[in-house]
Amino acid sequence: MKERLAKHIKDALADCYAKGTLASGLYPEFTVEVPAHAEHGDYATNAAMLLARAEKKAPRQIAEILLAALGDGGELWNKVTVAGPGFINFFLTNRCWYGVLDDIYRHGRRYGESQAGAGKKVQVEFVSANPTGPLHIGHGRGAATGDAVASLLKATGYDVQCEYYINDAGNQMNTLGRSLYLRYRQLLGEEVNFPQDCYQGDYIRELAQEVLDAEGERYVRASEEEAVRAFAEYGGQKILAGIDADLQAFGVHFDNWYSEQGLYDRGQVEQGVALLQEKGYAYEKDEAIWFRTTDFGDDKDRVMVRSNGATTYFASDVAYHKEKFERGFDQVIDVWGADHHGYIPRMKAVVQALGRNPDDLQVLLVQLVNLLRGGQQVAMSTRSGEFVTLREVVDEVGKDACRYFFLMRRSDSQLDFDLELAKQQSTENPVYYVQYAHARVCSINRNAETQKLQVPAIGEVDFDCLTLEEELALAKLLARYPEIVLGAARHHEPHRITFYLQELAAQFHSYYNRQRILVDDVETSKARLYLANSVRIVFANALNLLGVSAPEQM
RNA sequence: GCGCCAGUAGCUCAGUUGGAUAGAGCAACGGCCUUCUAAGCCGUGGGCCGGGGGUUCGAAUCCUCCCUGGCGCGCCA
Repeated sequence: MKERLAKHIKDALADCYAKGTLASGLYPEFTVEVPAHAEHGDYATNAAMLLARAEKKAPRQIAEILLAALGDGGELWNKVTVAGPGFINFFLTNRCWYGVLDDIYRHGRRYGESQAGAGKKVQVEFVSANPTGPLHIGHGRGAATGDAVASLLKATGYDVQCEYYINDAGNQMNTLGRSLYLRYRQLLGEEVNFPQDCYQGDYIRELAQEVLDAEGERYVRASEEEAVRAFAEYGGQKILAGIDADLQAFGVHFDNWYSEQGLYDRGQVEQGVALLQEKGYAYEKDEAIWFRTTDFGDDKDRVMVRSNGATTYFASDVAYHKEKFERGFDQVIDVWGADHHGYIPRMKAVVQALGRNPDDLQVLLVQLVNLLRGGQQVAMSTRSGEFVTLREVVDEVGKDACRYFFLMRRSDSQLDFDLELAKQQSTENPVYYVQYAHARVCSINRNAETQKLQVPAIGEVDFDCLTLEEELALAKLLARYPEIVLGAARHHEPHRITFYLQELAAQFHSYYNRQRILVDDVETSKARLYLANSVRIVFANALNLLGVSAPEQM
């Protein structure tokens, strides 16, 4: 809709320049927006105001000239006005709005999709939790966000791959092995000091018990080094399998699981360091190898290879991101916990050193989740083992409520997640509010069927039966859905979808309570049924983007 | 000390990459079920958009300086 109007405005500008009524010849980046107030029309453009300076005319005067060139609008609009400081307001015809309902039926579950990102390959990497413990609630928010952003990008035509980066190299795996090994010895009755820097959670003991059951006491006789390695491998695999299972229960699927260790095994970490040295971005100091990230605006240079010869996590991240772009992605999106924000400048430096635009890497920061129970904070700490796992929360409140709650706020603002509220089946709980609206339409359909009334097909509806203001308002809101999806995709902001859903549900509930869909007049019933089911389709599509189900009955 | 993010109604938050009279949910109060699901609807209040200055036709939005809060500043991952 916006694009159709924008084209008309451009044509009008061209017309004015051809006729000489306007002189600048400029085509400014004007906007076409939905005004905040209905009396300002359905859409408004600021084109005239942007030309004021170049034309040396008052904005309103320019608007009048444009207005004359815009013509009568045909079926698209029936009124155009100049208002305020120089806005041009368009009032679209009812016919045009109800035509949107036909669009919705034509595209069905694909209504809202577009081709804005066609031909672009994007990777979304998210969760990527170390395989040293189960996913906790913070990972859940990252999972819901990454998954929804991927869905949004797919819906707007991008070729999207979802990836999980497994940090299966480095110290933390050694710590995992050591933690398991020590617990194992404790289980065998040995007095063993269990250090603070080992993983404290109960799952460590459970895994150690598993090994004991399966393999008996053989690791007592093995060397500590060998045992720790074996435990690390076993534990890492088991924990990763658990993570995968938790994600599946949460409805999150990855196209690819990428191992950090693999980068080492193939020599790619060394190659990455060598490449930066060749390009002159790396240097040696104090027997360590540094990447001069300050060349690209970072605060200080960063170590890639330590003086003891060990590589840092950063070195493998250099290799990893180098490899990502080699796989042909035009854009790479990393979803991180917000506490890693200090890491962004050095990763942007990597991207630039690789000769790419820094914007080819987008880092999406996901803030902490504040877990509450009836308003009381629930304490969490990985170290002490007192954390709430994603699995526990999903089991308690359900996948739908959990995902919806995670996506209700911008990802970079902190989120209060109240378990009691998420479980409540009431007006306070926004998930049920939206799902209930969808279920209501389904219920109406079931009732219609008992009256031998089918949801009409395209062309079987007399839109003149839709005479109410609120019916028109619903059609207008449905018309905005594709633009909402596009905006949410472009900005990587799934919360825009939840806000839209909230608004659509409110309007629909209100309509439902004031008016009956199924009335005595068959033609009116059919038209209203058609409208209600357009709403249903948009609910289903939008919920699907968020990974939340659209139940037919509640 | 330096850097990043935030500060909008009593609370939790939106505000479409500068637009017109700043919105929603919750909480509070008052109403609505013999009719398609009351997990719903209708109505009522509620604001120095942290503060000062600047940029311009126009600022919650951009710049700058303060105030407050969160986070980050390892040859850890």
